[in-house]
Amino acid sequence: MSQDKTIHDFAACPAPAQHSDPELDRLVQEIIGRIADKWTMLALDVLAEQGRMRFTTLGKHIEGISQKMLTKTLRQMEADGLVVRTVFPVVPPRVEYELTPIGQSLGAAFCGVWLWAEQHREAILASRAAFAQRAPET
Amino acid sequence: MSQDKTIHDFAACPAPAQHSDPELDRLVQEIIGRIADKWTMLALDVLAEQGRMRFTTLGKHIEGISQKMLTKTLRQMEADGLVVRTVFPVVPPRVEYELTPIGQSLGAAFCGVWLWAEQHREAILASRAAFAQRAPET
DNA sequence: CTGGATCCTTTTCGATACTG
DNA sequence: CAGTATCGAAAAGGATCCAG
Repeated sequence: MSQDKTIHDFAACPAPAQHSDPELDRLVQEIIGRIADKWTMLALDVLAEQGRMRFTTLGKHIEGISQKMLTKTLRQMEADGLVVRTVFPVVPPRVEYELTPIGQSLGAAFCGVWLWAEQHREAILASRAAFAQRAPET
Repeated sequence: MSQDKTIHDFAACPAPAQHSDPELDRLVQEIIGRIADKWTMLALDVLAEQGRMRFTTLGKHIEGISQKMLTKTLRQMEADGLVVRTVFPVVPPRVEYELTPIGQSLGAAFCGVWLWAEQHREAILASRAAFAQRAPET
């Protein structure tokens, strides 16, 4: 692995000063609450790597997702402008999904969190084990 | 606004090639699923900005959180090694919470997503409005 | 003050059956 | 193939009471 460099190479957030508008805060949190969804991130990941893909194929690439959740997730992503939905008016319906530029930029932004999870997974597991050791008393 | 530069200045993720271990993938996703929680991120945000803080004070800084969720969230963050919990053996119990280095690095990693949400919030709102316009038929 | 335990409501999600 | 509609199980979450 050639990722010795940490992920906070880019200093940009250390400016929490302008947190003056509570309503804007709520909006940002609402947005994050939506995109931070399990299925949304997996769909984002698959589409970012595989590119345009049709409904069923996409579902096969997301382990464990139900048809209902796939539909719901894609609808939400489409509404938020993360993906574009293309319907081909052919006999057996053919619908393809593809990331928009905004969707791609989100994938890039989430990259930092993804790397963080990979880099600290061992520490997290160790922490959980240690925590379970000194808390198992009921 | 002087944030003309996009957030994917750092190219690091475009290397999804080593996605060979499905079990590691599941673990990473499970970790992200936990930290991507609404309350976890808000607590992370408050602790990152305000530093060490005690239970009740922390709760007042997180709008709308219940005591139950605050306790649960902090327990989980503690188990994952994101915060340290310090108990002062005094008459009225005094418990303080503080981010660990790992917790701080997570805050830095999530920064990218936060910036993304702020930068694209208008586009997202516009997209939602447009979507609501062409889908309102029941 | 901190937080565990309980009850109850809301939401989420999977399975299934059915259309164009 | 690509959904929609519906039902029931399960989980999340809030309110409240109580204890150290």
